[in-house]
Amino acid sequence: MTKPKTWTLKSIAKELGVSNATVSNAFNRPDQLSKARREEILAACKKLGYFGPNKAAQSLRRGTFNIVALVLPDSVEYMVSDPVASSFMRGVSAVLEKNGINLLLFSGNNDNLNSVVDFVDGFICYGRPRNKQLVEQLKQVAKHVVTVDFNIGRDASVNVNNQQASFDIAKHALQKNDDRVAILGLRLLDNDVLCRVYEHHEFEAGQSIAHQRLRGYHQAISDAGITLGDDRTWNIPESSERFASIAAKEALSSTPRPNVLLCMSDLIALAAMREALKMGLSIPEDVKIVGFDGIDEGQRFVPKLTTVHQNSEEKGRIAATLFLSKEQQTAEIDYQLQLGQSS
Amino acid sequence: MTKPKTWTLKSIAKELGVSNATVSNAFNRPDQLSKARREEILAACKKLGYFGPNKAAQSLRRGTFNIVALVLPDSVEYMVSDPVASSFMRGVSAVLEKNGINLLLFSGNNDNLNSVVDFVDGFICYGRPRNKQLVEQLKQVAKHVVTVDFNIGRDASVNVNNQQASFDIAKHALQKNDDRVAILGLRLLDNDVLCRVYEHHEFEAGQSIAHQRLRGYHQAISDAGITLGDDRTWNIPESSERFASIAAKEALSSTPRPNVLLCMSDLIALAAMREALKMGLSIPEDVKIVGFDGIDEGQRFVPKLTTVHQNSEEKGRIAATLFLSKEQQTAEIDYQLQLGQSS
DNA sequence: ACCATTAAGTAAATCGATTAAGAACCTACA
DNA sequence: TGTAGGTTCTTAATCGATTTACTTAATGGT
Repeated sequence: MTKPKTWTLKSIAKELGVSNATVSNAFNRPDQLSKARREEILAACKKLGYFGPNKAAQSLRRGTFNIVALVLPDSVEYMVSDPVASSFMRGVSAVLEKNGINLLLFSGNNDNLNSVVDFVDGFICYGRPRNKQLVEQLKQVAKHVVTVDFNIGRDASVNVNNQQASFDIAKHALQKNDDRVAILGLRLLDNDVLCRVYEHHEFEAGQSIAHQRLRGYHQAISDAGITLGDDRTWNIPESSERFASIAAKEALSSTPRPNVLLCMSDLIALAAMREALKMGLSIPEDVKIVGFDGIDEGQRFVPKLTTVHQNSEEKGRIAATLFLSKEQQTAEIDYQLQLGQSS
Repeated sequence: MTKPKTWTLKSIAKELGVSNATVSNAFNRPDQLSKARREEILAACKKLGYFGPNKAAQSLRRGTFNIVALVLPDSVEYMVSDPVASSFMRGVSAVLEKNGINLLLFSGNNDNLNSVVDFVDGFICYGRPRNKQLVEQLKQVAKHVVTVDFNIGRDASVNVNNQQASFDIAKHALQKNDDRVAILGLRLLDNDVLCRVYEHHEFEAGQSIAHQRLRGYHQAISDAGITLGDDRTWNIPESSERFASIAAKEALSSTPRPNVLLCMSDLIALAAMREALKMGLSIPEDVKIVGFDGIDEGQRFVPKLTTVHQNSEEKGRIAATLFLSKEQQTAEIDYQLQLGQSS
């Protein structure tokens, strides 16, 4: 005579003639009841079709959820389109999956952490989210948070030395005393518009990876004794091939035509190479192009891309591991220059 | 004199000298109290730092969560590596994001829906999950479910006519009365091993997309008056370039050397083309190769890939929309043959 | 002046669990 | 035989909210 359609701890307990606590203990604390009782209860539950305590209720009571939210820099769409971000996610998910923890995707466009804070054990935040309010909220309301590629002075963080890496790669590209440099940047401005950037001085304190990389470039450029023109930097608001191509085309047909292109991502660098070839320029004779990230496609491209390789998947694994350990520390990830034929 | 570190509805109510219900109503049912009271309460909450009702508790009470689980065919890793799956996810997330609903990633390797059923409003299941138990559980315990690329006879589903599409593309490839066909399949067997497949008859009833596509191929092959050899089909257990390359190499160096390669995905077809070129074969003169999916890279490759194009992003959007509408129906998605130079 | 509505707010049950404290019983040792 | 200790199980408070049914006061029509 199975009573309810959907069983609860309470109804099961009543059906079996034992107390709530005993059923709960049967599932959670085997030491609290006799082995015989326990097995009897478990068997009965299985037979009746009760699959164990409701997780939502359990979580409310316990305050733990087995869910971590991955805060993305932008929309979910962006995340799965970008090979670097995808690798990172692969690393994160591998570790979490192994630990039986679920992953909730949280768009960096959201303007309120509120809809998820109460549902998760914490946050892994990949890059500075597009919506700045999120940063403040993370600081204030997150139970636990690991930030990647930027820092909010809380819990743990994972970083690559972007400034040093950019310096290194730019230095490599500028070896031969070239004098016409252009920079194809990431999201340097908040205006969502593909445009040139003029007020360089404003970025010397910026904390996003775009700003960090820009500082590295600037340093290398100035070390090489070159003066960077006022209109030689492009702001590319989102990491898409479309935007990258437009910016590359613009840069390559601007005057004076640059013969060194410092690109803040491989996606951009590849688009730039395609455009350059399409314009009949030869690489690196007419224009040297360097990227950042080290994605597979860059190594397959002809000519092979010169870039900074960072192991994003490893970064993801470290971030997740750090999250689970609840340790409070900052991990710095290695990078390597990958020298191709594009510079 | 702010009392607790972290406010609850109850403590806020006490602090303000009103009842629980009134505070709750202030947030959820404006019509239940005077405008003045409401604004007063909301302002006080803001000042005290109470950001609104705890979502976990709210969900427990209401039974709704604003979270949908995306059940993946395999690990999360696989999902972000596969361009087709990524597009699908892009479509899903775009629609959900617009509706303020969060996405929980659920690996198809999990053996228990249990850890999430109580946390989500339902499931979008992309392809038959690797772990078959999940299918049974979906049928039984899911509040709501939309399946994609397969069917469990519940709620809604989104499908492409894989069999017809495969028939069409195979027919195109076999136009010239070729006689040496090989098939590079997806996951046809459950053994997780890259191997040849012998017992073809077993698949005539299979419901996964791999089986559906195989039926299409078989039909076209038999229509062309060709007899498919007993060892001409490869089982590729996961959609990775590594496996695809190995299988392609094996197929292309098998006797008799096939001059038509029917590949169940573009990823496989591209790997096959690379291997063929590496072996000094010319495409399509020595071997015709066709794929399935219509990913961008296939159109950039030289020679351009001949394939079946399906709009995965659209598929994702439809699946999500169907989920939200709670309608009970089956949507069939269009496909188009994309004729390149590879066949 | 009377009764019927409507508006504003509250008390208490409820969602489905966990867990501290304690009751009842049994064992065993001096 | 008395009591200390150990098992086994139950009672009841609690997590943080929503919502039905109800009280009280104010309004309005005749």
